[in-house]
Amino acid sequence: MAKDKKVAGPEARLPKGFRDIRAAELSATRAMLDTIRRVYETYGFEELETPAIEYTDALGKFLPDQDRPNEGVFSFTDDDEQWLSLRYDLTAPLARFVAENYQSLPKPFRRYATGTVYRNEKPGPGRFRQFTQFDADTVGTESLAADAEICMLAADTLEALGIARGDYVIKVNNRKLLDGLLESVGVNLSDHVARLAVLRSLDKLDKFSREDVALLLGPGRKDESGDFTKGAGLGEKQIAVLLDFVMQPKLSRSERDAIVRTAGFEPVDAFGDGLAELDQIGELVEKAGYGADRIRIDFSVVRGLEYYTGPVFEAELTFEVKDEQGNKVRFGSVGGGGRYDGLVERFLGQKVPATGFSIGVSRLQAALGVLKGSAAADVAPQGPVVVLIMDKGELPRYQKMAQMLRSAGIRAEMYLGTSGMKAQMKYADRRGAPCVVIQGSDERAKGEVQIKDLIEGAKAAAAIADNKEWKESRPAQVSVKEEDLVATVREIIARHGGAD
RNA sequence: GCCGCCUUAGCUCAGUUGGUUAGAGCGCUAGAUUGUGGAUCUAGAGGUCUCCCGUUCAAUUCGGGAAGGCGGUACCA
Repeated sequence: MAKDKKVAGPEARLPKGFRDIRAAELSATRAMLDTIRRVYETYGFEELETPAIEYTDALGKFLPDQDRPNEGVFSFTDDDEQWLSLRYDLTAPLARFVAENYQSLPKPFRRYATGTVYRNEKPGPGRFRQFTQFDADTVGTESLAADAEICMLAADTLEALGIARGDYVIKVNNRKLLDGLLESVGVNLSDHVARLAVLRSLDKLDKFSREDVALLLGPGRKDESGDFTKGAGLGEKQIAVLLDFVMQPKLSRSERDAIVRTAGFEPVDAFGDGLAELDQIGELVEKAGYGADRIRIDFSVVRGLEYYTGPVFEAELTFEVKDEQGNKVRFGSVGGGGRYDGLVERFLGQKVPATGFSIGVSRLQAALGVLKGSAAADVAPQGPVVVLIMDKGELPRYQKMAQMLRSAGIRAEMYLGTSGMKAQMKYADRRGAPCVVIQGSDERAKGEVQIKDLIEGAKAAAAIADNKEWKESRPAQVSVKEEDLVATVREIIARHGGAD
């Protein structure tokens, strides 16, 4: 039998890294999106929707020196043999939109957008190949006030989602500063490979110890499976300065310079510029009332490597939770962003500075689920009232009852299967129905209906062990006149707080 | 991509030092109860023991390879 099934057709299976999402989780997601939207709108951002597919060159993701798109993006060709790709974030499409509509947009242009994005990468726990982001961006100003505001928006949003102050932090750094620091200690910035190797190593400070990161910056490191990661090849003195600097964000301005100088290096201009920008953002948010418990300078934040040009932000959850096995789970980054002054310029040829922030909704939702206890996070929504079929010859009557309930704004359905009453009760139970409507020939003759409160019934049942008694007592079941059907059902739903 | 571990029922897992009919719990279906979801009891369905190749009289068990999963690491625009 099973054999026949197998050869009869394709195997029903979900592509790796993708998920089916059911009603309970979807309603939690929708609530989150509504909350985020509300916060973004109070900041004055306007909504924009762009398609899930863009021309690959608009995303800027062709492999260098090949006419094939970057691995990592899902791509295909259309009938005209043009490369198309699924968007991998919401920022590149925004840049395309702004460039295409530049004349008609108010500047600065401030928009928010939400949608699913796609990445053709190895999935991991909490990491999928399709996930939802929620972005806000300000395009067309180089004012650092825009960056400061983005950080405040991020903090406000996380708190609106129920994350307590202290359970998260918005970390801020500056790419100019990092590049300036590297240049100051003698890293050749035009050597792209070397620069990325160093930045990536520094980015791992939240994951690895100082010693391990030092190995990555220097000769390389062996991971616990025995695999070897090639290092950036820096000298001990360079490594010491980088780590000393990056790991101590609270230093004063002169102390910062001193770390670089005492090792015999001369700070370059970009280093000072980056520091000045950071200080300015720090002052802006602080004067707006956002202290270091919410927004904090952290020199180890690197973020994505391709297009950021100035300040970068990262939203991190700081609480620790244990999973079922008792292992510590850290959620880390649930959002990030930064300034990308070159993205629109790619299309327009003129400089259009921009800054923005993106929340990883799917990841944040997973984290919130653990924070609040998964039971509370995914509450199954209440199902519809189910009208049972006691007499197949009376379908129109039952359909009419369902219709009356619907007209009164109550979600209701007539049982559409063909099984007996027991199976129908089971069905109603599984759907999460608050109550069922029963009318057999006896009730019909009297112009009545039986209404059984399933939620109350389940409670009553707990006290009754004997099946016969349970059946005969018919807990939480009332008989009412047909014309009182709607009122009685409404009362039951209201009692269970399901009047939404 | 690289490294390590894993794969037996829908789920969680026993088990077979290579030998007739491979088990449990949970779940599912049905009956006890011809009009009542729970609980209890009874019965039933459900497995090419992931796949392919090899060793062997004999492989779910041993060897090799593949696929899938988990974890680490790399990448993550």
